[in-house]
Amino acid sequence: MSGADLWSLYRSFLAVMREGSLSRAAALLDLSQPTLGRHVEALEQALGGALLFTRHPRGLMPTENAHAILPHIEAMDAAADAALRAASAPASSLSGVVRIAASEVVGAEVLPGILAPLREAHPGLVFELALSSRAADLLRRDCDIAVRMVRPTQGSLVAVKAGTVKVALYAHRLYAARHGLPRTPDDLGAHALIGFDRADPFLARAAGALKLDRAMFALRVDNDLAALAALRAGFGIGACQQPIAARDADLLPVLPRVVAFDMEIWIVMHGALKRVARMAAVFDHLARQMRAYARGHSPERAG
Amino acid sequence: MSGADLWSLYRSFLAVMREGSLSRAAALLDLSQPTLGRHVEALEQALGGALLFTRHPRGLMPTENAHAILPHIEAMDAAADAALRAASAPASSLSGVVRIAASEVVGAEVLPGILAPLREAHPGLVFELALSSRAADLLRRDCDIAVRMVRPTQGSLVAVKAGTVKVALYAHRLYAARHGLPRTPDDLGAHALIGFDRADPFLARAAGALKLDRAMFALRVDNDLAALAALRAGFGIGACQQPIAARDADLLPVLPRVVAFDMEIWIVMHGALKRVARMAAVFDHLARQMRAYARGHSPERAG
DNA sequence: AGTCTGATATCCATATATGAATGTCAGGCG
DNA sequence: CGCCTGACATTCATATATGGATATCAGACT
Repeated sequence: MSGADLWSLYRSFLAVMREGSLSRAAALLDLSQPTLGRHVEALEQALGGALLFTRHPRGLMPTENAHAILPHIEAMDAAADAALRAASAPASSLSGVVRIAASEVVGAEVLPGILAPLREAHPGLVFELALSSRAADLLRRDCDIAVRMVRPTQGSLVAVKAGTVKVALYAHRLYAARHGLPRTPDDLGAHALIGFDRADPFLARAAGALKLDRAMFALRVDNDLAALAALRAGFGIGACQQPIAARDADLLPVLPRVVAFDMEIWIVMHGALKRVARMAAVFDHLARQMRAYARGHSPERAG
Repeated sequence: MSGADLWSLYRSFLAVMREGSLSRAAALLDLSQPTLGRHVEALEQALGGALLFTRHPRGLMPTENAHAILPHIEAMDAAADAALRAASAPASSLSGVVRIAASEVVGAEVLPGILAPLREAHPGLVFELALSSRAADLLRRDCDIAVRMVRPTQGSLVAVKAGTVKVALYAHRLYAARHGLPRTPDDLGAHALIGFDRADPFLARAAGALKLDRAMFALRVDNDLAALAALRAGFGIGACQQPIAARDADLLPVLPRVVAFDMEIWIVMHGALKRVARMAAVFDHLARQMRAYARGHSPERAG
């Protein structure tokens, strides 16, 4: 193997880390098990003889050294995927793949209506949505464009603020008919509150301001979409972005002006991607339409 | 070449982009020119037949498609380098390579005194300093640990605030003896001001607050170290971090309490690097010693 | 205890990528 | 005008990585 190309060895290493065995890694890469074994061996030698795996009858156990380089190799993988997306169509054409990261709620409730007309205008466009409750990793190139709720500070990122969206409390008309609505924040304790199991920056702020704690929530979900569904189903009182709630006449504001938080919306991408026509086009479109969304225009009517 | 490993083709592509010709790229990678030619050809085919270079009698001219994927491949390269650093010594040992990004001033005036004792204690440590006036790219893994002046927002980064440092105006005693010192901000216009040619966030703020513009600077340098040297040489009045100026009894404060800005100091690294013993050790050491620096303790006496 | 399973190591014929030498081409320069 | 230079393309013998078959091993299960 001599001084064989380290990069391809990294790729094999990553496959072995993910699959846990040479055989499965071989199947993943469409290579053979002996080849993967040789790659791992060669990599260990190229890295100064460091042991990467302890050979086990049930597979290969990664050592601490393997864990140390893994995040970097994963970053390489994400960048390689990004390169594939960038090369999915000529850079100057308005077609090809664009991967967008956003929160689950934005991805499910807002983006479809925004992206559909763009797709109609440019049928060659292919969208990938990376929806995650936690901020997706633009820095690792896991996506091309991100819809964020905090201003990015990294210098090489291009960011546009699309406006601010109010997050407030709502309840379905049916729930209000059965239980009434609170008149003061202190009344909230007597109601069925839809909360969040995980630490959400906004909800945490809200909970702190209202002196709520987890025990007071009648429904705790680690999924914003499920919480939204529960709100619409009349389960109780929950938080919702104002423009989304405004679409549904059956959702009534709860304690408006008392409980409301401003959430910034930012569209972010790597500055270098401006050279790729479709990336720039999608970025501009997102910035424009998210701005309309923030102003309260329903995305279905936009574009 | 068939479905050969894309990752090694990327590496060849990067070399060709950097060198501008197959022959020089071959020399760089210790391969032959025909091999590089085949790699480029194979990559073009693997990427759906996209043209990456126009063959020119003086070399290969990258197409727009090549420019589109280049930043991603560079990110792969940075990650590969980071992996090499991570593998430069066993993960559990306090030896091996650590790459630190910082501003030129911090790298030249502060870090040496902080790193020296750590190196004495652990002779196996090897430091790489990436000093750059613009924020170095932690997100691209161009370094392992960064000393920053803004709080990072990316979730996967570990950040510790080491305190705040005052940036204020100073002048050398000799300059003061010859020209006196201003008593009010308006007096500044009559003095030799050492300014900065580029856009510096802090200096921009300072200039705005003092109603200075570029034309008023008697010396414009795009290099903080040269500006510091000019200040020490008695050229005129310039900005300097207070703990650095305090070391030199000949540097006199100018308009203290009138012109001063607080600069935050953050130590940042990727969270995953905490697993690597030397990374965690250097991170903790930097956080501790930079905190001492921010409190005014000279790093030479620290540690 | 015996057997079965799923894993890694070993071996050798083969497919494949590689490199040295050579051919080809376009522009610079005397 | 013609040589020289530095580039890419082509060719073919060689070195090298690959894959299939096989051996081996440790634990799970009956």
